[in-house]
Amino acid sequence: MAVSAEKIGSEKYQKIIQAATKVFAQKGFYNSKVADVAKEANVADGTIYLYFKNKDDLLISIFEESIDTFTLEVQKQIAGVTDPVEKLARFITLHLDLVRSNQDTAQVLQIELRQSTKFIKEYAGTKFKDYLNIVSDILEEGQAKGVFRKDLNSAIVKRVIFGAVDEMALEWVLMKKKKYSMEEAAAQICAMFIEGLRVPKVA
Amino acid sequence: MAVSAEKIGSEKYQKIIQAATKVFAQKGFYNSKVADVAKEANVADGTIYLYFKNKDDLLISIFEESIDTFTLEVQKQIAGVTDPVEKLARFITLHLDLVRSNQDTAQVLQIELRQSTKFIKEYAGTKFKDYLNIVSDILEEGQAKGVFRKDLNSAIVKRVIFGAVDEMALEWVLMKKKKYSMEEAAAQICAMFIEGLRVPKVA
Amino acid sequence: MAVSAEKIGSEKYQKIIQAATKVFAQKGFYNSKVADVAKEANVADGTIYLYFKNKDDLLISIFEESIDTFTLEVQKQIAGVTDPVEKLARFITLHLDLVRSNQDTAQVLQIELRQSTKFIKEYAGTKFKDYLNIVSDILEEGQAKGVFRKDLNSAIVKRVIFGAVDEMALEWVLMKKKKYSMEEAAAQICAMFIEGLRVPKVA
Amino acid sequence: MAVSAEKIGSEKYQKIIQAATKVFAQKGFYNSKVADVAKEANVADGTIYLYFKNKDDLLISIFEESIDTFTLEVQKQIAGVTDPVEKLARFITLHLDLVRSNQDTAQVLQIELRQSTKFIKEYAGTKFKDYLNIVSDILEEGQAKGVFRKDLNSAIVKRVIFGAVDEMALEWVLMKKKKYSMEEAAAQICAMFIEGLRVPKVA
DNA sequence: TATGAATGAGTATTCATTCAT
DNA sequence: TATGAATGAATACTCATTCAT
Repeated sequence: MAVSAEKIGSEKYQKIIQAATKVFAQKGFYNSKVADVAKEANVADGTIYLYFKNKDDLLISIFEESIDTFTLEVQKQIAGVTDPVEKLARFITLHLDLVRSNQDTAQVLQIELRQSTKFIKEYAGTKFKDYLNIVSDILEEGQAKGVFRKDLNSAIVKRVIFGAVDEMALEWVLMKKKKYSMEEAAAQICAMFIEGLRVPKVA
Repeated sequence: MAVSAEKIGSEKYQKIIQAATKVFAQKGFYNSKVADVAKEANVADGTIYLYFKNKDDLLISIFEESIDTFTLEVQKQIAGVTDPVEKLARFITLHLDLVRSNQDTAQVLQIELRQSTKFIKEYAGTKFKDYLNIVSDILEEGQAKGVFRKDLNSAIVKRVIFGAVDEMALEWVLMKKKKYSMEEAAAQICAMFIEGLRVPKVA
Repeated sequence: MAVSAEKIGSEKYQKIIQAATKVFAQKGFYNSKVADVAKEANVADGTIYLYFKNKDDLLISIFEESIDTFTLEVQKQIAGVTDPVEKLARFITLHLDLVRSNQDTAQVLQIELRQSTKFIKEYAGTKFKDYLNIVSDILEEGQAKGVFRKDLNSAIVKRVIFGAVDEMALEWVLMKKKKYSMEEAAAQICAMFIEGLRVPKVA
Repeated sequence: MAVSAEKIGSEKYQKIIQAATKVFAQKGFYNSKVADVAKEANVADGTIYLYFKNKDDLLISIFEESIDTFTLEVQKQIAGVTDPVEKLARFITLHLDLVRSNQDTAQVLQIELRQSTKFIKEYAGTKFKDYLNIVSDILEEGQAKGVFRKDLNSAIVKRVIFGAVDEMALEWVLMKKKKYSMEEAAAQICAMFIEGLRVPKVA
């Protein structure tokens, strides 16, 4: 019944995850049938249950697989950077970039994962927090270095930045005719948070 | 078959909307039975279908009812204000405040409504845009008055601000032990956007 | 609860019967809603239950009303006739004629009344038998007078003749483009039964 | 979704058809629950939907299965016969015989299938016509051979004969205490149509 | 491992009927 | 009498999950 760790790396496990991601993104989790996923993955319905406990587990696994990837990728990209401002900019750019490159996954994460209070309440606390904490770590480092204002609560700010970036990404993914590039969006978000909206006082 | 306009104001219509909001917030839309809503509203199952076309219509109606209320309330509160900075601050504070006073509704809007690509795609374009445009109007007014930076695209900024505020609100609603007050959160969001994260340069 | 005899003659009772006949003929008994009948009759749903015990009673009443009319009409038309051959011809012609003039009623009787074993079993025995017996009476009279063959069982023959005429009528009612007139059909049925199919032996 | 041709021959398909025939004959189509059929067939409710599109499809399938059988059987039995009179006699006898041997099926065809104008209108035109045309073919052959009267329209006569035989069969099936044998009925119907009702003129 | 036929619990919706007005 | 809003029992159909092969 329990899915052994070795299965996770197997080719079929990945094929099913990818199929599920595609199907859930297109039709929504509740409107997707396990049979749809099986068909997309070119396996029999029953095969899915050799790799996943149930339909919910499929969704949770997509979440865990991708949030891990996201976290690792971001951590790698900011590893050598010392300037907290540059780190934050890289986070913002990278998150948008990852969303762009994994639109189906992003849609599943952003929309479908929120579908049920159940998932939010159960999973908000684990791997997702690790990802969010990348942002608060940057902030606290910046505050320690005297670059960022100390009167800001990093627990609040991490949420605010994540919310801003993620909403932007969601909008961008769903928008059919792209009215602006993601690079432009990334630059503006950075500017807004780092410089603020106010017209800079001329020295 | 169509639900007449006069029914919308009726006592029973409101009773059902409120019951549905509560039930959907608690158990999620897809995990709620129409019978649950009926029971909560103290009406028979069939009665719901005298006021709503089907279960989906119930969700959509919650959305339309509340987004209208939100829009009107915010517009009223910023009507007399002239300073765009103050206007933006009021929007942020008010949105958080409305969420706090209508937590069930907020949860349904933020979580359940996003559950389905269908709803997002169909409804993102209408009343929701009106609400978002309150923000872009403030921005453009601020840019015209020379208070806000002109290099920022209001179409992007409105999304960023909304995302930030809404994510914050969602987090706050779902958080069981409140680690900070909403007033504090509101103040920090305002600060971040208006002043930026950087330590102010001492003149 | 019981529907008083005086109601039967009332204008509203007749209006409802007519509406039900029309609606049942168009959509079938099981696919018709009591509300449809009410609408067609321009009365409230509840009003129907002042005149009829329930939906079944509506169907049964249509049957009883019309079979009475049919029986009386046929009896009247053959009253003065003495020749059994002529009587039989009149019955055939008249039945087809009555169907033609009351197509909705005929459809309800022929199709809808057969819909349920329940109705058939309960009602085949009563007023319908009176109608069928018109035919067997004619036959027996003919046999007594030496006009019809005595080796035929009138219990069988009455069914055969009724079945033939009624199937014909059903076909004719349902046929959209009439390929032959009802007069022609009536003449041929008479010929068939009275003369037989064989080529008459030339004396 | 579509039921593949190979399923039609399968054991389970036949088991369900038989169960449905029995249940529909007993309680009527509209008063039968799909669950009743499943129970009678000793399968799960859902299994029915692996073999049939929906409840209507079950009724239609009973019709198609049996009308095919009837048509083939009758064609086989009259194949070698040359005398049209004998052919007609065989048709009449055989139809009654088939009804007697398949009373449940016959009841479903005769009563339940007629219940809905929908079925009649959709299906009257196809396989049923093939069956009816057996009769008109016999008639036309008889007319060509100079055995049957040429003044009779075979389109009318086929209906008349079918109606007569079928009504007879229906009556016989529903009759609890059989007042006459089917052989007797068959003989009388043949006599009536072939010789006519009139007392034969003595040469 | 893999299959996919079979299962049967679960539920939105309909509509005949009632009853307070 | 007449109304029509409210009721709630009834049921076709779906689909996640199982298990014999």
